[in-house]
Amino acid sequence: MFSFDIKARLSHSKARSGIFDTPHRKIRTPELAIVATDAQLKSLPNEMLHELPNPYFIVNTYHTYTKEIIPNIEKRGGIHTYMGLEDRTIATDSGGFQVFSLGFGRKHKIGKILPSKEQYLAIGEDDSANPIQITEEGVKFEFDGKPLELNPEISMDLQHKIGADIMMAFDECTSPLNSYAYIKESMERTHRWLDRSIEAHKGHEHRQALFGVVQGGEYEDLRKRSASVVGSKDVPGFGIGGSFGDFKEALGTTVGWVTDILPDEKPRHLLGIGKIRDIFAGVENGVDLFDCVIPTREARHRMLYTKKGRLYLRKLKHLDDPIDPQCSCFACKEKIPLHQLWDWFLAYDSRATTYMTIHNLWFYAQLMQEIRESIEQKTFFQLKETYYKYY
RNA sequence: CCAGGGGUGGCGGAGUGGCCAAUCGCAGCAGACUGUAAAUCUGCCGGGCUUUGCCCUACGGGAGUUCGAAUCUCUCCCCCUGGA
Repeated sequence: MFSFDIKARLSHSKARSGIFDTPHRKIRTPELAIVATDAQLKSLPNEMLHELPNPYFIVNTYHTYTKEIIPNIEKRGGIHTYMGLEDRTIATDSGGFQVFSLGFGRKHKIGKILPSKEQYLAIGEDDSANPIQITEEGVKFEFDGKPLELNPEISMDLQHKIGADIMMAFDECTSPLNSYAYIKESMERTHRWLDRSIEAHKGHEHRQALFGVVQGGEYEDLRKRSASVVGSKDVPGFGIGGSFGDFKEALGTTVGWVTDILPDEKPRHLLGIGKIRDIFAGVENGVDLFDCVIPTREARHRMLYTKKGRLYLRKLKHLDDPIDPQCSCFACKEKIPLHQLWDWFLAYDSRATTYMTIHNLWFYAQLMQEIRESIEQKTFFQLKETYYKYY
C-alpha cells in the first residue's frame, strides 16, 4: 500500500509518470485533484460524482469541521461512501491553508500568488488585526461566533475521521507579503508541527498516507532547508505549499529547488496549483500530483476550457454549437448548444453551471492523461508547445 | 366624459428648481479567478473630442416662468385605476 512506482522519466527534465497505489485506487501520475471543499463539488449533484472521469479528489478539513459535516461523514463510514466515490483516491487538506486564506490573506484581499510588485509595495507587511491567532500550540479562530481551535493533533484526528487516502500535515501557508523573517519562523514552526502530525498519525499509517508539507515561500535557502527537513521524515509523500515568488515564471524554479532535494522515489503534491502553464512547469520540475479550484470555479464563472484556450461563454452565447465537438463530456456528447447554456445561466437554472463544471473537469482529466502519455512517449515538450499556444 | 395616478437612458426604477448626462438593479461590453467566505469580483456602459476636462443631444411633444428646469405653469398626446 502507498507504493509509488515510477514508470517513465523524461530526459533533460525532472518529469516522470508513475502509479501511486492508494487503498481505493491506483492513480496514474501526474494527476490533478478536483477540489470538493465541503465533501461535495459545487454545482454538481453528489449522485453525478461517480460519473466523472477524474480519479483524484481533495476535501477540506477546515470547512467540513466548521460546518459540522465530519460527523455525517463518519456515520456513513468515511469519505468514500459519503461521496459515493469508492473507486477514487481522495485526499484531505489539513486546514492549514485557511489559517492563511481566512487570516492574513482575507485581511489583505490577496491570494498566495502576488498579482504585482506594485501591489506588494502598496500594501506592505502588516499583520495586525489578523482574525486568526497563530501560536506554537496551534491556531485559534472564530466560526459563526464560536471559538474553535486547530492544531496538528486536532487536524490529524479530524482527517482520520474523514478517512481519505492521503492526508496533509498541519501547516501554515505564508503570504508573499510576509517578511523573510516571518516566513522562516513560520516554516520552522510548520516543521515542528510536522513532527507532531507524524506522532498523532501513528497507528493509522497502513490506512492513510500522511504527506509532510514543504514551505519556505519564494526564498531559495528556506525552500531547500524545508525540503531537506521535511524530506528526511518517514512519510510516504510530500506536499509543496505556499507562495512561489512574485512573478509567475518563478514557480518552476522554486519547485525545482524543492524537488531536487525531496526523495526521488516518493510522490510530490503541489498544493493548490492548477493553471495550465503551471501544471506543465510543475510536471517538468518533478511534481506528480496537483489540486486546484480553477476548473470548477471558472466553470461557475462561465469560463470554458478548450483546446483553443479559455473561452468566455458570454462571447459564444449566440452559437448553436456545443462547447467542443471533440469533447466527450455530457454537455458536449448531448450536443447542448452554447446558447442553451447561456439561457440557463440567465434563468439561474443550475444546469448551466453543472454542465460547464462537468465540461471543465473532463478537459482537465483529458489534459492530465495527455501529459502522462507524453512523458511515456517522450513528446512532452511538443505537447507543452501546443498548449502554450493557447494558454 | 368626470376624478385620481403616471409618462426618465435597451429594460425596471430613483430623482421633484442649480452639486443631473441623471442614484441603483438588470441586460450589454471588457477583464480577473491557482491547498474555494466565489454561479464571485473589478472596470466601462447617451454621442463626440485635444478625456482629472470640454462640446453636443437628452428625462412623452410643444409653449412659458426663471440667471438656471427632468423637477414649476399652460397646453397637446399617450398609459393605468376608479366612476358615469
